[in-house]
Amino acid sequence: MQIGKAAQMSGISAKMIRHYEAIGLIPSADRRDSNYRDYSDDDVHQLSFIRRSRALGFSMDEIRNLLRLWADGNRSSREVKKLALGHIEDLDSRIKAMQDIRDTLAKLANSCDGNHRPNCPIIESLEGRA
Amino acid sequence: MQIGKAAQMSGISAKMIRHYEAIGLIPSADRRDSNYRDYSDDDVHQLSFIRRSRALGFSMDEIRNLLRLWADGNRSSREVKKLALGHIEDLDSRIKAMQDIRDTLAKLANSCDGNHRPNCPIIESLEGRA
DNA sequence: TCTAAACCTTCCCACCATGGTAAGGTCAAA
DNA sequence: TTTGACCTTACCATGGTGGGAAGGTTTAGA
Repeated sequence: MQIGKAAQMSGISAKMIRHYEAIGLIPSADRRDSNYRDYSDDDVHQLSFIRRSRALGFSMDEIRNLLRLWADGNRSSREVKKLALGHIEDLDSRIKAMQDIRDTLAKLANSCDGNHRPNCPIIESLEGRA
Repeated sequence: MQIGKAAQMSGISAKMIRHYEAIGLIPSADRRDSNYRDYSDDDVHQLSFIRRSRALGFSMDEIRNLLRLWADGNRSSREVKKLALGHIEDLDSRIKAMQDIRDTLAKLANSCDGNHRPNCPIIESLEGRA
């Protein structure tokens, strides 16, 4: 099938499919005489795997590893789990960082009257006066 | 003072100070005869304001507004608070999205034995088989 | 007074994942 | 044969930041 169909079936845009090929995340697609890329159901399956991995927030490097593990019949689930746990740790620290920011800001907003007067603890805090 | 000193005092790199000037976030700095940029304590104060705003996750556009409100003696704290609350909403939805991903992944990891065998619900889920 | 170091200037390139657009080739159906 | 839907490559943009090159300025010390 052509790239448009593969894009539609996998949920990855044609643009990104070409990009993934360019950066070596997936192998170069077969070509027809017309020079059009040609995809199999297996290719689409792989693209869908990538889409789901992205949806779970895995980085390109992590996805590279996941693809390798997926293809490796001798993989240990230990290795997969380790990768996932590492990603969870990463998520946790990012969530915590955002949560901290959120809470700081919420406290400031809470102490701001929000009326017609200019006095505002939010501005004061950004100013360094608070 | 020169840009290096202003960078050191404000915590914004010289690189970024020039960038902020280029995109119009801050006004063009004064220039000496040597064409070197010249900064005042007030300029540094403004840069610090930007640094603190960035630390709270505000976008460039939001910071543009914050700077305007900061400079506006006739601002209403209502407007500042509205901006902050909007940002908090944004943070909340991003936190929730990450949290959802995190929980999904944690469930998968939890059901993965993590041993020497290849069977792994994480891979299966990414594959679309689960 | 000369020189070297430390500063500054502008300009271009890179990241990452993604989208847009333009100029042109291919193919199938009407 | 024309039309329109598809494909190709190549370039540009995003946002926030850093790196580096090539060259000008200033300052401190020998």
